Amino acid sequence: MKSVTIKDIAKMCGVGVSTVSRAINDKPGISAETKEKILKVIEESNYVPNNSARNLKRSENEIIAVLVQGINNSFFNPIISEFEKFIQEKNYTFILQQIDEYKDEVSVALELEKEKKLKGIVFLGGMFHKSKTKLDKISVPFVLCTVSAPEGKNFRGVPSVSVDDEKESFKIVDYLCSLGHKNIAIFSSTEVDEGIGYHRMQGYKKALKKNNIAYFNTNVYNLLDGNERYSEKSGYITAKKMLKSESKCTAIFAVNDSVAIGACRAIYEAGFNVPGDYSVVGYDGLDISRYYIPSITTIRQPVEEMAKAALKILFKMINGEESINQNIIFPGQLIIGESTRSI
Amino acid sequence: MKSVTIKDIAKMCGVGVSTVSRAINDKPGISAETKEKILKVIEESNYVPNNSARNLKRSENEIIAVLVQGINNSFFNPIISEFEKFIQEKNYTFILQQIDEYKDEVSVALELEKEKKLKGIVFLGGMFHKSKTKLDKISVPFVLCTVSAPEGKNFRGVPSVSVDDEKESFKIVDYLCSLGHKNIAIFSSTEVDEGIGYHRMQGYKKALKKNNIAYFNTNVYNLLDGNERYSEKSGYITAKKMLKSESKCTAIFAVNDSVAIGACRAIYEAGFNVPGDYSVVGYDGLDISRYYIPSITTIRQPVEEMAKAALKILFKMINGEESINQNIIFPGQLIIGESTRSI
DNA sequence: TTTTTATATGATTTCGTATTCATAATACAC
DNA sequence: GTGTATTATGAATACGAAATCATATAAAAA
Repeated sequence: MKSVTIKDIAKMCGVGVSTVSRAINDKPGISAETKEKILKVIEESNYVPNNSARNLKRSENEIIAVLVQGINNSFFNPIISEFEKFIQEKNYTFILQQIDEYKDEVSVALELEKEKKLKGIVFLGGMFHKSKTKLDKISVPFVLCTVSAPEGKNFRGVPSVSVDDEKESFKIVDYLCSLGHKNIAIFSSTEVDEGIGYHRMQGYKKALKKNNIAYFNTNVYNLLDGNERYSEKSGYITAKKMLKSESKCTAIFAVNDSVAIGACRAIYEAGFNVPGDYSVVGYDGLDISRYYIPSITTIRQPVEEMAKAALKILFKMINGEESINQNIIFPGQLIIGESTRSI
Repeated sequence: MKSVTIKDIAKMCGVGVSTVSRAINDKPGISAETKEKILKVIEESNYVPNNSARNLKRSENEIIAVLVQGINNSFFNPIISEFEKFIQEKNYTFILQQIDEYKDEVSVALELEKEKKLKGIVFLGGMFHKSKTKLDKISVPFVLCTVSAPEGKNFRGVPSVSVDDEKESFKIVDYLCSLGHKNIAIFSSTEVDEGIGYHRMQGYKKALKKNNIAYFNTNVYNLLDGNERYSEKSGYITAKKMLKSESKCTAIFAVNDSVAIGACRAIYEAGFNVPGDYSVVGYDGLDISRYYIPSITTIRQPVEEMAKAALKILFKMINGEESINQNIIFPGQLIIGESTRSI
């Protein structure tokens, strides 16, 4: 069952292979009629050019890799979906790879880049706090999505698309304060330097400060480790821990909606009520946060737009069109749900 | 910035390219010391063999494609994640492609197969009801995951991994009956022949029959079309429709958990209570169904196991190890939550 | 020692396509 | 009508690795 090659087509048409090649690739130097004839024969013989041979000759693959930390995180769903559609549309091959949290993202990227001759890379999420390898070792275009480029020197000039986590966190915690909450717990990952956790914590601190509320270490609850970190389970367990302690908190800022929902469950099981006894806010603006009862007060991230923007930057870089170093900050939107109340 | 090739390595080692090739690919006909020396040089020069060239020579790619209908569906998350891990582990390239509902899945697969020289295909979800092209045109190994192979002749002998949707649906609807419900609405997709919708509907009908309950067309509610079909929104809108009608239903069998949760929201907004006024059951056993308040009575599908089983079958076929035509049926598990009560 | 066999190795060919180069055919300018 | 530019085309080569083939060397058998 050997497949038909360009040679076969050439023979069938009574022309040379280069002529066939010209027809396939819309190259000049071929008459309209010859081209038409060839294309017709190709159509009929259902010939498809061998990708490996093409790529070998062109010394590049039309592959864009998306490296993501935790496919399971449903926040990424619409983003990945958008990536897939867009990349497919541009006739690139879309490959998806998870990166374990403890791995050096950059070296994974480097290896992949060489092995697969990538055209571009999107980092989706990720923290880079453990990446010893510097991003500038990557020689193909890449962009960070949903990760604001930290100030560290490893990230200088790295194109990225994100919302301003610190600002948005500030916004939502400030909103809690405006409702009269003075004891606000934060459920996050507290490791220094970790992208999301760090920025959201900063926003939290700033909001407290602005509202003249003292910051207490004891109000900071660290989520589970590893893949479960941002899950309902993580929020559930962390809230249980909090409820068992003699915390005086009246509100919880959860690092994302899933964690918030998990927390709500723990509160419910402890015989309390949201927002009656505890106000709970999330982050991300997942679909579920709208339909959950009570609907979750959250920060909506414009995920589809962000995904599109990231790929636009990437394609521009691939085409060498414009200056790199674009850092697009999208505005988040405070969505006031039923999970918060004034006290 | 041209990359180092096998020739360069050969030159650096003072040997021929074939010797280098032998060293790389663990082929016989090379002395241990030469091999060691070469591998060392390769290590140092961080040479990576060009994939296209390899694949061209071997006339095959180490690619496994996963074709999925609706990446957005969070039911697929853990499955895709599992696929990715497993495929990566076996040193294959993992490519993911969405298939629009209105497209012929099989022709998409065929095109991809030829273009990319795939090693195998997994169909995740999907309905095939609009695929005119027959599955047996696909010449690489493939397997259906979470789709029970329908009886139609197009599917004869097609390996698949699934739960028995009809049986499990029967189970959960029968459970509703056992609680005393006699008017049970079903929220599903009613198009004839559509995989999931069809089987779950059959189970629903059988359960009614067993419990001597008449089947009424009016209790069947069709979900939204297209990508939103299995979403919370779909359940929400459908439930609104039902509540506006003078339906006497006391229970709802939603085609999946997301739809169930959407329905709960509509019930809540109408001033009713789950399970007080309506019992609601879902399907799939998503994480959220455990944490939702009330937790959702559902059928849990063992998704990780199913994913692993599907790939095992696929790899066996790829290695030509065993007889094909395996249809593995996993048992679902009825999880009784708080969203149902006896009346 | 001579012949046979096994082993290690390099030169060469091959995979299927794109591209470069050379050439034939045609159109255009003078 | 001769010379030049233009267009259409096929032959030959390159891409990088793997496999085939031929050969040199060493080891074993005669």
